[in-house]
Amino acid sequence: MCPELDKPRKRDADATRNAIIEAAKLVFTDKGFDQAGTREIAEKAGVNIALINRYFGSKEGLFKETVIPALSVSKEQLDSTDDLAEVLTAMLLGKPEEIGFDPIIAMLRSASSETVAPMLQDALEQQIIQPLTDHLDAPDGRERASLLLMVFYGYDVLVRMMRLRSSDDPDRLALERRLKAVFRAALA
Amino acid sequence: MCPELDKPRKRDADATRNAIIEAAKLVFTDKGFDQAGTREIAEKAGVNIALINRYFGSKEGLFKETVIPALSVSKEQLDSTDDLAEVLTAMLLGKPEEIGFDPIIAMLRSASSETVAPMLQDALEQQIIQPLTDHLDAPDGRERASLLLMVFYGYDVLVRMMRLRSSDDPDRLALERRLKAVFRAALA
DNA sequence: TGTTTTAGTAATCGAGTGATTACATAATGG
DNA sequence: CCATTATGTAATCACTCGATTACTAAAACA
Repeated sequence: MCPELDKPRKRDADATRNAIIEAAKLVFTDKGFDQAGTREIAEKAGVNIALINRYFGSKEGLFKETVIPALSVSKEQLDSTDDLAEVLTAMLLGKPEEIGFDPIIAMLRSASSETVAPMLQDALEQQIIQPLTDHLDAPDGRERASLLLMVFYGYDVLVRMMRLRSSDDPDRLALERRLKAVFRAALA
Repeated sequence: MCPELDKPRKRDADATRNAIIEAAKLVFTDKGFDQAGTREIAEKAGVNIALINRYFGSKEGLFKETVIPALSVSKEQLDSTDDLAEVLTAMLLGKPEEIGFDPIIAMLRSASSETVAPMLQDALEQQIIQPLTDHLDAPDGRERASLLLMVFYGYDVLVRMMRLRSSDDPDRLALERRLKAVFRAALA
């Protein structure tokens, strides 16, 4: 009855901006900055491509308004966990195939991009490493924090390269046990 | 006296092929498959771009002839090391700013490329994980091997994101000590 | 020497990217 | 109700990428 005719988009600047932001979060998380295309983001948002540049200036600007501000390890989060290794392991192994918005994954998958690398360096240092270091409150705190992130990232990439993902994998338990031990070694 | 006039390249198919291969190894190691440009490889090899496709069919073919065959962890290498954690730590921390050809780094930095990901999966499994697993010869051998690679990769990326590189860094020793502990935890 | 084959070059193609333009029209305010 | 502004659209620009083409000329061979 109601054929899908190209009705022009309802005119609502705020809604449009938001639609773009939500779509961008997903695509940046899934593919990282370089591999994320503005056309894909626009399509997923149901929006004309030109609007990305109208509202955010550039793809880089969009990244800066979506991923960067969301990058954080809050003091409250940290203080409420008694066993950091346990939490980190659960975070990694609990991730479903299709992640929603995960700023840390988005950061790591965008790390190799020359365009956003500088801003990511700063954000990583100030919004992640520093809070983690403070929380650990130990000698070599910075090194411990760094190692946690290394394992985190390595897991993300390796899991995507290997079959390792299936949740019915019988080796899953073994991996979980070992992963926890590795995190503990980075922390202890 | 001898102005750099565009003398046509000496006609030597083998030498040309080799020049391309050597240049490709360096560029693939430095940037990974996606970020490596054929024009850059050709220029570094001192060769016309068309020759890459003449001799290797495609950029993908070039990758398959340079990086893939070099991916290996030989049984001899493994058997001659008594402390694997020590060796791995030295490998990571010993890398200079500018690496020559390092097939494992090239693999990891190319892992996110859709084009070469399938062949990298196979090579990783058969030429790296499997030998490592065999060598470890322990329960959960595969998981241990995987974790080693995770730390390896995480280090590569994080070091590039953070300032961590300078060899006169006083925190270097702390990192070395901890990194070794992490490897041990993955192995033990 | 003359012919065929091989190696190398210059120019360009076609597809993809982010970004910009000129324009259409809905919403707003007098 | 009309003029102005804000919002959305279609077309296209400028650039980069890997790849291909048509051509030149050196080398190999008869």
